[in-house]
Formats: sequence, C-alpha cells, structure tokens
Amino acid sequence: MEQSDTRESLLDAAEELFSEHGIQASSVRAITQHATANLAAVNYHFGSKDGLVRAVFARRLKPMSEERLRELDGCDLSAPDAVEQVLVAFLKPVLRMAKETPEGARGFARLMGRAFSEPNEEVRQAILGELSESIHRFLVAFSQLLPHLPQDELIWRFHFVGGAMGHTVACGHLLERSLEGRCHIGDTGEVLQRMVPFLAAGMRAPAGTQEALIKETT
Amino acid sequence: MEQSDTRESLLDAAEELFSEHGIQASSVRAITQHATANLAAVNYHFGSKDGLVRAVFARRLKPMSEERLRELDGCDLSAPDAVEQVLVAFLKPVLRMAKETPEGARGFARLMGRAFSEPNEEVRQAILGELSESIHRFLVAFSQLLPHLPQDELIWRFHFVGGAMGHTVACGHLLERSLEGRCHIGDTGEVLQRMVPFLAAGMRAPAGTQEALIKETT
DNA sequence: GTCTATATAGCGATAGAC
DNA sequence: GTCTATCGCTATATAGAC
Repeated sequence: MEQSDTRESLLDAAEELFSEHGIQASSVRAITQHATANLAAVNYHFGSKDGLVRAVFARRLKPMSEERLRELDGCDLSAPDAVEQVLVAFLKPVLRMAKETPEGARGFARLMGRAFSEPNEEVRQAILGELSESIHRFLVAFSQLLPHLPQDELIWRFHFVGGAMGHTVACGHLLERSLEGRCHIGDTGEVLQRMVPFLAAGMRAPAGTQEALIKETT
Repeated sequence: MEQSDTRESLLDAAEELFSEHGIQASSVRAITQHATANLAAVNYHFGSKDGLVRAVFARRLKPMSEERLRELDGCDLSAPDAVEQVLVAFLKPVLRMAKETPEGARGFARLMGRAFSEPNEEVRQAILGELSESIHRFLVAFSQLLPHLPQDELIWRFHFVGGAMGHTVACGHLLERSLEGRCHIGDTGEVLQRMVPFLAAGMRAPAGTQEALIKETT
C-alpha cells in the first residue's frame, strides 16, 4: 500500500534542509542527495521544487490543526483557568511537533516560524489557508472567555500569542544561548510553563488607553 | 563630503529588495538595477554581496540601539507604570523605523523580524553583536522593576516580548488582513496602545507552576 | 519509477578599458 | 569610480534510455 519510499525520504530531507538553511538556499540537488535519491526524483514526484515545498507544509499542517481542535474541544471553557487551557490547546501541538520532527527542535516547527514571511506568496497562501479554520475557532473560544474585549483587541492579542510562539519555536537557539543551556526548547512542559502564565496574563489584561504614556509618537 | 551617491543608493535598494523578497532571493543584479548602478558597483563598494548585507544591517542597527538606550534613560523606574515605560522605550524605536524606512512598514523592520533565522550564521552574529548591549541594559532594568522574578524567567519573558514585536513588525500584513484594514502598522501610537498593556501584564504575571494543567506533555 | 545526460538560465565575482 | 565583457559555477527542469 505504500506509494513510494522515495517520496517520503524526499519530504524528510527537504524538511530538514529547509529548516536548517531556508527554502531558497536548499537546492534540489542537495535535497535529493540528502535523501539518497536521484536528482530527477523531485520533479517526478512533485512536479517542481515549489510542489515539493507545498507538500512539505501540507504533510504537517493538517494533522497539527486537527490536533489543536481536538485539544480545544477538550477544554472546559467554564473553568477559572479556561484561558490557560485554551492557550495550551493552541501551543501544545506546535511544541510537540518541534520535538518530534526528525531533527528535533530545529525541525519543521522552526521552519513554520519563518514561513509567514520567507517563502513566495503562493506558498504563504497555502499555509494560511491550511491554518485559517483553526485560528478562527480559537478566536471564537477566546471571545467567549473574554467577552469584555472588543473583537479587534482580541485579534491583536492572538497575534501577539502567535508571535511569541513562532519566535520561541523558530529562534529557540537565541533563548538557549541567553540561558546558557538552562532550558530545552524540546521540553514541551517547560516551555508551556514559561509561556502560558505570560500569555494568559496578557490576554486577560484590561484593554489599554494610556494616552499619557504614548502620546508622543514622532 | 559625501563619499558616494551610489553607495547609499545600493544600500537603499538592497534594503528594499531584501525586505520584500528575502536576502537570498535578491540578486546583486536586481539590486544594482534597482539602484540604477552598475553590476560591478556592489563588489567595488562592499567587496561582496555578504559585505553589502552586513552594511545594510549596520546602517540601521546602531542608531536604533542608541535611540532605545536614550529612551530607557528617560524612563522613571520608580513610577507605577515603569514597566510600561520601559516597554515603550524598547518598542518605539523599532516601530518608528518600521514607519520611516523607505517603503514604510514593509521595510527594514520587517527584514529585522526575520533576520534571526534567515540569513547565514555570519550575518546573524553581526546582528546579535550590534544588539546585545541594549538587550542587556533592558534586562537589567526589568530585573530592577520585577525583583521577585528569577533571572531565567525574566529572560524567557523578554524573549516573548521580542517575539511579539518581531512578528508584529515582520508579519503586519497578517494583522492588516485579519482586521480588514482596521489597523495601521505604521501608526506607532496605535501599535503601542495594543502591545504595551498585553506585554506589561505578561511581564508582571506571577511566575507559573500550573503543574495540573501542563502535566501531560506527551 | 529510476537513472544519465543535458538544455537553459541565472548567479557572484573579476579583469581590464575608460 | 564606473563601465563592459566574461569566467566559472550552480540552479531548475526535462528528454529519453532502462
């Protein structure tokens, strides 16, 4: 029933090289070589390098979104720590992926953190399309938990959550350097322990109007 | 006293193309053409494409760090809103740059947001070196304001601040799309109004140990 | 489905005239 | 300091044998 061993090897090799050197910098030659496949295999299986890029993202994004929604369905939205629960539901699947992907924390998740800005427009749209449903579901959940917040404020805040998450997962090496090894980005529990209290407090903060502080913006 | 008009044109053109298409994807040919300079000019003025890349970052990073430290020195660390003040000192110079850079919010600041992961190791080190002093000064300020937080917790939180900032500045287009135009990433005051209450609440949050919530991490 | 060989194009960098 | 011309290399993609 297996379609092709080579196909999966190519996806694995591409994922690893993309996450390490970026998409542009990873040549089809390097990918096929790393997968011990023939140079022509990429074009045979994916049509083009762009097709391979799309396939690399598609393979991981759908299961990740499904896991997120499953976690979200398991949250008790009436609990006092519902905000924390929903944050964990959003973060855990990404952090788990950062751990499990072939080369660990520097794998697919790290690639994801960059994906919104790096690749070409076409690929970016494919990624956003795959994510939009689960993002919407989480926004609905947060708006139930924080009904006093205007919808726009909620969108900003969820955007900050995504930024902190993406940066952590994409630039964990910065953190490991700053902490001189006293952290492990692959340790889902530890990362959640750090992120969730910070982000939950941010989500719960009263919407701000400190005109005095910010008035001078020139 | 001006050294070379071409030199500045090349920096401007490179900055714009790098931020729009990425460093790797911007060829020396495209850069010189966009600057209406000769193909050989990059090698003459900067030695190599890598030299140009370093020069693009160096030109903006030093003034930005200096402005940050100036703003920090202007903060009243004994005020009740000292955390907010320090956050503004950290964020405002970047947001201002996002506004002023040639092509607006999609300019140098957007490039910065990606710079920690995208380019080659050498360039990354140059950027970090330019930033490390001001980062350290801000960590010291925060540790004075939040003496109850362990140093490691502080580093994690400051990392989240950087992530939210980088994502906002690098992926503002996501936000503008989500908000259907009801925001302007170039409006420093508006962005600070959204970011500072969220991040200040996160910085002030008690360090978390919700073992119950996060225990299951497989 | 996998291979070799190659077409076609673009790249960074440099030599040398002006 | 700016130009043209070009070297040497690598890229993606494909044609056609097996």
